[in-house]
Amino acid sequence: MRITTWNINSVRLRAPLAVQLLEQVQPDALCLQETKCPDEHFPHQTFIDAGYPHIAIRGMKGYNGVAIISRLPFTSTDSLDWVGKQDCRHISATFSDGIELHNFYVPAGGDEPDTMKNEKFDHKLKFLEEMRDWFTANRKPDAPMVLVGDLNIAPLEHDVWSHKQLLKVVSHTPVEVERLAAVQNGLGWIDTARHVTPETEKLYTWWSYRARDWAAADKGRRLDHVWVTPPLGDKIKDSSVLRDARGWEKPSDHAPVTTQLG
DNA sequence: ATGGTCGGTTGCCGA
Repeated sequence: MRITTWNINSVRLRAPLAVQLLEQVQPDALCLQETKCPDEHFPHQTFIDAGYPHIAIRGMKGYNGVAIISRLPFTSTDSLDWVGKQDCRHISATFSDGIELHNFYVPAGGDEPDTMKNEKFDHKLKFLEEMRDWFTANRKPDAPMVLVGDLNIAPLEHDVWSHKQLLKVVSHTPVEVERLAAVQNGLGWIDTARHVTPETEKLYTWWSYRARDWAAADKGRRLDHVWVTPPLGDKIKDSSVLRDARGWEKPSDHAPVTTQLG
């Protein structure tokens, strides 16, 4: 099974790029974040025509929004609310082989890494706490699961262009990294990208729109992740970032990440 | 130290 995750930053604007991605990578399932699209306006037919007729969506006007677009049928789908908000940040689907796929868009958290001054940062930390609590309360480590998404945290030193310069920048602060580690340790999730690429090697999935030349500056962060539970650990065959996609015409600021299982 | 660019609930907010 091949799974791709991509923060598309508007599915209506970039549906043609998503089709290009499907043709190039040929995943079994594509998980999108920041679709920014109410369900009634989702471009279903574009994906059906591309050979991906199984679609689970949870979107709203203007903000957030997630989708799972699949070549394979689902046996069930679900969407959960987090931190008491109906803000379309999670969708899940189960496949006939029993694998349960969870797609998340974790809150970005604003600019100031101080919960007293910035309620968005508080929301982000609470969201991560609820993720840990939900999985530990409702699922066991021996369940075959995949967790993907824009987690908006670059946990490791070489997940950012400068560890030192980003220690106080939201996405790489110690408190967020610790909360994300708590989610990961809850069920013993395996970070598939770092299973394949050593921790000493720089690895990014996001580059700001604000850079004059994003590729030359290469001031990236690894915000997008694919995790699997222990039963799927020895099925990890590959993990790759499609950096080229960041250089496409009218790109998303995130690049797609693909993990090959089995 | 600051500002830089995107997308959509556009002349602002969130990222």
